[in-house]
Amino acid sequence: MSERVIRLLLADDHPVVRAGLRAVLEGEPDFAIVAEAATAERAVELAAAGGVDVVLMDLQFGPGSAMNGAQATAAITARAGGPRVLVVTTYDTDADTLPALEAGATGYLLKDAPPEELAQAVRAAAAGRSALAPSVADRLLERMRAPAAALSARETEVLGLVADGLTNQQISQQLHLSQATVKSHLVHIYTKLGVDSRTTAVREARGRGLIR
Amino acid sequence: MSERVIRLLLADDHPVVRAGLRAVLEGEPDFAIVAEAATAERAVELAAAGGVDVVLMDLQFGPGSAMNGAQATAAITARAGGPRVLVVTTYDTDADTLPALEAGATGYLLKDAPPEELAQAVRAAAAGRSALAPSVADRLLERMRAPAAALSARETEVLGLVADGLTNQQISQQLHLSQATVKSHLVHIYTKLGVDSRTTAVREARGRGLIR
DNA sequence: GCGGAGTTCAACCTTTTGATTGATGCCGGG
DNA sequence: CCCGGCATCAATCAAAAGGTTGAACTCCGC
Repeated sequence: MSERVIRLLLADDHPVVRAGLRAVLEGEPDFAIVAEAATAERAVELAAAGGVDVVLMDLQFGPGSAMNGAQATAAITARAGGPRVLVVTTYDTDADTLPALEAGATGYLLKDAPPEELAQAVRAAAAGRSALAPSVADRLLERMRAPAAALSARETEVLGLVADGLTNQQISQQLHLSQATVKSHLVHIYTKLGVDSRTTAVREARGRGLIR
Repeated sequence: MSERVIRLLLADDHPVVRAGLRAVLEGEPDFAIVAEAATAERAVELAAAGGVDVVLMDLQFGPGSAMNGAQATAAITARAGGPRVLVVTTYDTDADTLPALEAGATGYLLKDAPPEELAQAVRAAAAGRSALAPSVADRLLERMRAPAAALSARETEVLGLVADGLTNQQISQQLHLSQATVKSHLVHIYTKLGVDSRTTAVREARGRGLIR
């Protein structure tokens, strides 16, 4: 396994970042960058075409593409025998990391990682091992300890609108509900999160990555 | 002027981005990258030391440094004869661009800009000409047309806390004011923004980039 | 088919908000 | 020097929003 060259696909909408990853990684003798993609869709195409061992995937792809990095990751890992996906992004919040990991990403790194760490992570991913940034690993473990008070879909929806600053009435209109129902959802949210007001609920949910 | 090599300083906390900028720019024969800075403070130091014509400045510098890119830009452009500052960032909101431009940045580019555009912008900056990304230029012109209902410093402060979901009472405590004063500020904010509730005020201000 | 979780709603009460009116002191430009 | 904008506060009041309690109904798993 280790005598083979690791073939890489760079997926990022920023030319500068692609060039940076290329510059940092092509110095490694056992790496070969075989393709680049500026959109998530293109990344999925190229990954499906084969000939790639590890995809370095950004999460944000600008307003140009309808698909985000997490969706692309899911599409790539869905088919068996496909490449591993290593997420490399700027953002370090639960709301970003969790969907990506659930989508099947083998690793999750931050763009401020030193080049050496990046190379190590790529080798780990190629070998099927996980590679998580320390901060991500920390929060993942923390999450295992806490029961992860999951909100229902409806509750998350309501809380998302609360986070946007909407009033109960505005929420009720947007969701075609009565205010009573919205309030009821909020009560359940409060008890689940262990808070007692909308603002603290939003804070708490943001902290836990339940909303973005 | 044009026979001279343009000496560049790269200021960005991400090693990958620095490598990317270096890869993209050092291909140009009239560019020479003479230094890199991983923090805003270091960028100010290096710029003050001289020998630099253009600084490529990021705005976000991670939790490590107390100074942000806009502050560093102000510090660099404050001294006469210093280098030009060209802001190169991911973020494209008024709340980011305006402080940077006010701080004396010669140009403002987005990281998704094609390499060629980047090189052009560096040459423009070296010659003292401005270089703005199209989207930034658009919004700048739009701002000139609109009366630009500027909020006072205090009003912006209050509105920021409103945006965080605080009640008038909490705001009054945090700012050591009476609730009456907070309400008074809010009334002024509403009339200036042409709205009549806190949530719409937050929306409007977000849209205009008055708060982030 | 019982029980629990999720979704929906009503009635009730408290807190917050926004409108209004009015007042004081400070500062800077005409 | 006076005026206007800014920041500060007071008092009052009606309307809106928020939070609590209680209660149906559905769906799903055991």
